[in-house]
Amino acid sequence: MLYIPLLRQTMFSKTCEYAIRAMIFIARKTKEGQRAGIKEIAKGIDSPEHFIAKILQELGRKGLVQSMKGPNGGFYLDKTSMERSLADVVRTIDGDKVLRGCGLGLRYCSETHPCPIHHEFKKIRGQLMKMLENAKVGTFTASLEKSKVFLKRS
Amino acid sequence: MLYIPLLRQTMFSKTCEYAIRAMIFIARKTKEGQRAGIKEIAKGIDSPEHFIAKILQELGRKGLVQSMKGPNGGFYLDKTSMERSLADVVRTIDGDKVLRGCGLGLRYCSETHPCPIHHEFKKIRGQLMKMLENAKVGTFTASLEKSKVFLKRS
DNA sequence: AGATATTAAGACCTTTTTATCTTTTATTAT
DNA sequence: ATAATAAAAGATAAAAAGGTCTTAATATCT
Repeated sequence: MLYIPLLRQTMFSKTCEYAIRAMIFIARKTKEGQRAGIKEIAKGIDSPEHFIAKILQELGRKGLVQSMKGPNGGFYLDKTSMERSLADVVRTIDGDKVLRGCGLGLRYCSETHPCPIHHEFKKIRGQLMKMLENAKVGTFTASLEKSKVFLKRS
Repeated sequence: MLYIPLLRQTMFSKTCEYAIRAMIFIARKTKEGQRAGIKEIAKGIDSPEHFIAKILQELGRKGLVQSMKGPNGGFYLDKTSMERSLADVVRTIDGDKVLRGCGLGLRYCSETHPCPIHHEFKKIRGQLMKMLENAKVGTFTASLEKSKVFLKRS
């Protein structure tokens, strides 16, 4: 008698949540002049090691993160990557449905053919998008150092 | 080489999208003095018949929708149900993570122990919640009749 | 009153997608 | 050469989405 999604619907997929956390973690390390190894990242953001590895591979292919193999290798961000926004990360992993899609999942919902909540929902999406566009991964490093802001569960 | 969720992350689960659409559809029918059968609902909102049936069972158990068996039976909304908000529907199906949870999925994120995007994200969630609280299922019937507003794909 | 047709409720099964783990291969510094 | 590290392939697990079939309730028609 299990009918209903059982309660893990979040704004972003778990994959995407890990991706954002990892990007911020790597940004911090990069600013400290270090590269971040996968094990370190996994511990630092409380994620399964092999899962975040796979996610980072994808982010690497898409050019959002840089890496080097071998001893003292690891992940880091170049100048361009440091300027990426969280919106870029979200779009890379989850696509743009959260940022652009109809709230009721209707494919042909539009200005001229709106679903019942179209106009109200559009405002929210817009604000979410704006917030994510303005949030550059490189800008979270300061707060990580000087405040209580955190990336893991405890 | 399939690494990434690709491309069905939406604000609400599909189950939840169907639930909202169905509630609005049934509200309209009720206002017209009719009950809505499952087949009719499925066609009216473009959903798999047996899937929406299951969702409606759950909504019925939780008291968000009323039903009658037998000839001329079907689903309808009593006065209380007509006043339910979309937030009620979302919480019933998807839980309250979208409305209350941390944007990065961190369980212990809070005011005093905030994640990097906590404060910004909180604003968005608040606006989403407010919008959904204000949207009563009974209030969409007018627009369904007099405008181009729709509930199915085409 | 009893049979029958209609409709929702419920149990259970299958497929697809997301999340996670295991193992092997390719790079690169020392 | 070797040790450390990411890249890659692929298997497994869990959850969401969708489907089949049976049971229970109820109106209507004998």
